[in-house]
Amino acid sequence: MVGRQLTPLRRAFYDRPVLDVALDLLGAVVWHDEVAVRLTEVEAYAGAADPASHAYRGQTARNRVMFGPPGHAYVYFTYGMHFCMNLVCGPPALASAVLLRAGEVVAGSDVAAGRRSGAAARDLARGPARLCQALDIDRRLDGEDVTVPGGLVVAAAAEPVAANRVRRGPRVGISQAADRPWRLWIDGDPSVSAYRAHVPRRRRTSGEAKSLGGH
DNA sequence: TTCGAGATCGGCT
DNA sequence: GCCGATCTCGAAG
Repeated sequence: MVGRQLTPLRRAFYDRPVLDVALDLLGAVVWHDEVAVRLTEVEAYAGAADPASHAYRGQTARNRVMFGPPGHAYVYFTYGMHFCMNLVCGPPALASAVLLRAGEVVAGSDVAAGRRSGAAARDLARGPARLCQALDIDRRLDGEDVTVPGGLVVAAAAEPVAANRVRRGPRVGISQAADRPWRLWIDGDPSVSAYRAHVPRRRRTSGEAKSLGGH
């Protein structure tokens, strides 16, 4: 049982600059409801100072957890069907957080596969929404303290990821400040999600359909 | 293998 | 109303 003996990271661990926390989360293990995921890819969001962050425009009902104490989960709903999970870090006023983008299922893979309708092992938690699905994370866990045993827990890496295996690059799927290299991943790990630059969604409108047809 | 578009709904302007 | 820190499937190369 990989996850049972894991000790949650102390809350003080998260009360540091967001990039430091993101780096230490590589290789850390997220445990929830019989499934454990070893993180292989994360993204840093510098809260109120970051145009790409949900906290950039100030506190709202949705992002209030980001403005609270570090060590708590910020879970939000997006695209009408997906959940994504962040870990709040740093002083509350900064509202910075780390998005958990992908990982490798290290315990409860049968349970995770059931939730992911039999996806391939490497795909079980590859991508932020898939990771939440594999771990059965949704809005119920928004605001959950991950630094205490029970429920949703994040534990330190069994052994630190070698510095020469950590890679940095642009963040994924955002249109603002997309050039900041605040996406961190473990080089060569098969569970790292494929990089896709932000592409504005195309939307069918009557005017567009008309111009496509004739003009 | 790569690309494009649909699904679907809550938050914010 | 508009658009998103996404995923999946089908079509084309």
